[in-house]
Amino acid sequence: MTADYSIGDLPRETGCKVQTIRYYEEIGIMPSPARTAGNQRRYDRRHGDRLAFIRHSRELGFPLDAIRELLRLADHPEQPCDTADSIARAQLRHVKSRIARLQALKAELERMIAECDGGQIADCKVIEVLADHSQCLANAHPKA
Amino acid sequence: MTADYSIGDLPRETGCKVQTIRYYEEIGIMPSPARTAGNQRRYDRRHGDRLAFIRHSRELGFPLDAIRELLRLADHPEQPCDTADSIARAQLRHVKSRIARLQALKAELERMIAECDGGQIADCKVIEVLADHSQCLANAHPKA
DNA sequence: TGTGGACCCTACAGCGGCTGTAGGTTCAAG
DNA sequence: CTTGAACCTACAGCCGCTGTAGGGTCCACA
Repeated sequence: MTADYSIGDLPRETGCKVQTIRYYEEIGIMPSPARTAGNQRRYDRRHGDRLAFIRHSRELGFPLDAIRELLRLADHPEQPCDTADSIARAQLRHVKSRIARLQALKAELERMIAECDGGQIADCKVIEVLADHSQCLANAHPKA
Repeated sequence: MTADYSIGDLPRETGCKVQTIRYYEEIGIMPSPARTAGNQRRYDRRHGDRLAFIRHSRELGFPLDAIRELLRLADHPEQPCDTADSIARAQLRHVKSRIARLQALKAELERMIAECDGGQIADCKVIEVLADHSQCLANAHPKA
């Protein structure tokens, strides 16, 4: 049925490593495929599709638990898509908050670097600011 | 000399956990402090300063290896600050590239969510886009 | 049909940066 | 002197892989 891929054939489409595929099987987000008489894995096209789904989701930053849920949903096309939607929205919120935090860090780093005029460590703003948080913009980089 | 803090006193200033301080000592970025007769750690003010430096650097996203180097530099104030500068610049480049990547992800997630009109999974754009990378903007989220 | 080498197998350790747990000891207030 | 909070070490676990060791299998070509 369909084709017959070895584990080494799948990465050629999706760019992920062989060990990663075995890892995905181990944690149960890729199904255990058929085996040859010599115990080697043999996949078909649907395995490739599933792996592509997983890799794409990872590229968008979804954690494996969320992907597990998204795959479960993808397997039940007749159900409502609220859950898929809310997983994606949660991921979007997460991405937005990371961007906000990184932009604060960027501002602080730029200020630090701009104020350093390249003399000795003793006068170096980079070291000085790191040593003294109170020189930072208020709440520029909250602990969280 | 100076004061005499227990390990539990340090976190009150810096907000980091007791185990984390012990971990920093284990990996050699915090010095081994004196011990009481009963083998408990006793710190002085300089330990607190050093921990604050480390925590602040972590908040700015510096990896521990970079912090190790920054601390070494901070201990030699007569030397030129080129290295400190270039570590900070490298960190800035790193932060910028993470921002760029996250902004691409954000755009893709927003598009995905906007196109989903809340029906069945079968028609759900979130699931569909995840299953088919070619529906993404070109190079929207490169593998790296 | 034999053989060589590319591929595959399992099991487990390691990455970064902590965090949590178990099981025991010490300190200091009352 | 007693209590209980804080301390100690040692080690496992988190995420998402990646790498290594020490084997076994597959298949194209001679």
